[in-house]
Amino acid sequence: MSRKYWLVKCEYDTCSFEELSNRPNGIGYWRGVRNYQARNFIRDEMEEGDQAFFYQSNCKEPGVAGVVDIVRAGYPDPSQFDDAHQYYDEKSTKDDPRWFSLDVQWAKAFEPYVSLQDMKENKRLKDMKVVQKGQRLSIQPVTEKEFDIVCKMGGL
DNA sequence: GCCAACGTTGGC
DNA sequence: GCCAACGTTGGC
Repeated sequence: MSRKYWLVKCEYDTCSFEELSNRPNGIGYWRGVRNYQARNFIRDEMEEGDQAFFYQSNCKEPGVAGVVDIVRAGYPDPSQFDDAHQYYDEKSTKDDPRWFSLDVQWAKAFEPYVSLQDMKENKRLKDMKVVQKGQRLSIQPVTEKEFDIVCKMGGL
């Protein structure tokens, strides 16, 4: 079992990388992923010990701010059972949960920040999912090679 | 704020 | 099971 690599997206306004670093132990919880492809990655493939890029979307300069460790993955997303929650799913049951969550821990910040534009301009990253047009998936697998390249761009 | 790309829903 | 309509994502 070798370590896997991911890219996890978050809207900048909801959870910036800086905000994550200020939390107790730098731990953040992913809730509300309601896409089946992303769900399958979280439930079936993501494991404790994997690493991920923390990608910020919906902001002036979208891109990767740094690296997080996956500290827990593939457990049922609590928000689906809470009928007061915006992510409540009435069709999901505790015996057969439909949606899953992951927890991440702040690991290392990039310096410099690696913007989407930077990644698009790097020919060696042309097959990376996040640079493809129309790619909206919030949880994406990243190859080891892509992980190394982007880490170098981010000064690690 | 616009709009292209994509996923989901639901009628048939 | 097709596909049009609709909703959402997310870069620009």
